[in-house]
Amino acid sequence: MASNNNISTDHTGGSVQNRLLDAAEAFFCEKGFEGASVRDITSQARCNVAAVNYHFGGKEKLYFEVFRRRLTALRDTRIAGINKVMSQGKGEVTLEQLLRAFAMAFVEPLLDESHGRWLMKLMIREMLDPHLPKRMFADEVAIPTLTAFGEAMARVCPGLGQKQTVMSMISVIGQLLHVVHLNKMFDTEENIELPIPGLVEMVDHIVDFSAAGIRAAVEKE
Amino acid sequence: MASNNNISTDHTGGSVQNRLLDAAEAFFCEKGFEGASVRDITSQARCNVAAVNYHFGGKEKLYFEVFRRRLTALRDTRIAGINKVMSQGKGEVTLEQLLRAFAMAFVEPLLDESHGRWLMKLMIREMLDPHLPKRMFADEVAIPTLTAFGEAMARVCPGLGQKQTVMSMISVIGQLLHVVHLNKMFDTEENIELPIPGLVEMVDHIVDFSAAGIRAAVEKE
DNA sequence: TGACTTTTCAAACAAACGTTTTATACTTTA
DNA sequence: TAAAGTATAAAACGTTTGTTTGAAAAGTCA
Repeated sequence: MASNNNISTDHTGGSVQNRLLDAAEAFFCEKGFEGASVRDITSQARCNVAAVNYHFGGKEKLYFEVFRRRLTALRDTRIAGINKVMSQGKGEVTLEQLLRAFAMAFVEPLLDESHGRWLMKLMIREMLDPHLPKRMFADEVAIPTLTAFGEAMARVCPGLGQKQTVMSMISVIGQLLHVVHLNKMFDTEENIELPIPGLVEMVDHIVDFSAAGIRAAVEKE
Repeated sequence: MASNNNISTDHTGGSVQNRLLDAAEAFFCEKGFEGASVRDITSQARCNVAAVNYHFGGKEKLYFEVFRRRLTALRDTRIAGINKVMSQGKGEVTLEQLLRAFAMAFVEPLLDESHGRWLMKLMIREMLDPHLPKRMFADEVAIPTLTAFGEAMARVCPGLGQKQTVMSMISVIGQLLHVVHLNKMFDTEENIELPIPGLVEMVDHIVDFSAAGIRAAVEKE
């Protein structure tokens, strides 16, 4: 069995466990859980096929560990981004400032060149073919992030009802997710008839677009 | 080889070709292209394993035919929805009317109980693991739909620049896609802390939210 | 050094995959 | 009715899959 000694032999790229986690992340992202073969993963990690079962107890537990590494980091980055803008000055935060801060905190971890670009694909695949405990994503990421964003919205937009707040958050997140998808889709690909705007341009647009939408919702109540 | 005689023997569910297409659509949706086995598909279609190769020339060509059946219908439904609202009365169409018509035309084919609920999953899977000719989705669906929507927007919102039009369409579609996802996600699933609004409620919100956002963009120019 | 544990590896396992082959029924045409 | 053409089916082919096995290598500590 594998011991709890994680210092172990550092041979080009960390321990075998870490090499396996990195290789698994890449292959799970590229091919999905069933599509990524243990032989591909162990080959890229430069170790034997049996290493997955020896160190993690199977393909599925390796998959779980790949996600556990990333999801908490994703949540912390986003909440920190919200808290930062909300604790600046003396609480005089405009709606646009909050929206911009949230947009950046939401989008940036998904576009991070090192691993973030994989995270989005990984999460979409997991939602299509679930292999993790239900509610892991909701409990670890979605609910904490939405709670922090919702509380900030309530402070910045007094007079906006709870239902309107939830729906506005859904609108903002929907726009941001779609922009991330478009950004990935037309990354290296050929240009389309409709010229797709750049990401920063779109974030600017979403901030103004949503601020107007939210203020209209405030006035309606 | 397979003939072009499609009348053939109707034994519980149409010809073998149609039974194969239906079964393939279900399995490709549920498990993806690689995950759906030819044996599963032919078993559900109540025919032999070799039928896929005999009638379609392989698994990949069967996959292509499954999509060809649906994508043109999707495009036609959406464009018809836009044209219908734009040709009513004497061109006096409000922004809210156009947005609501587009929202319904966009969302409804994806929520259709018979096959539409599969279509969304199928398209997401295809984008993750492409097996169709590049640009098939863009040429057959996205560009025609966006063109019709863009022209309608230009008529309803004079003074909105082309770039602002494109960005606003992206905002609207992003919101709609996200709402469809949420609707599918919390379909039969247990409730979450944050109460998710219903779909019609969200469409109402998106119409008002986006109308305000678009009007703000008009005034800025 | 020598006993002991931890790690690595090649080989083999049974199962599932897409496809091909070969043979048998059915339908149409002459 | 005989021949030709089309459709279905069972069996087998060659790969690839995740996992297990048993032995060799590396590391640890007396």
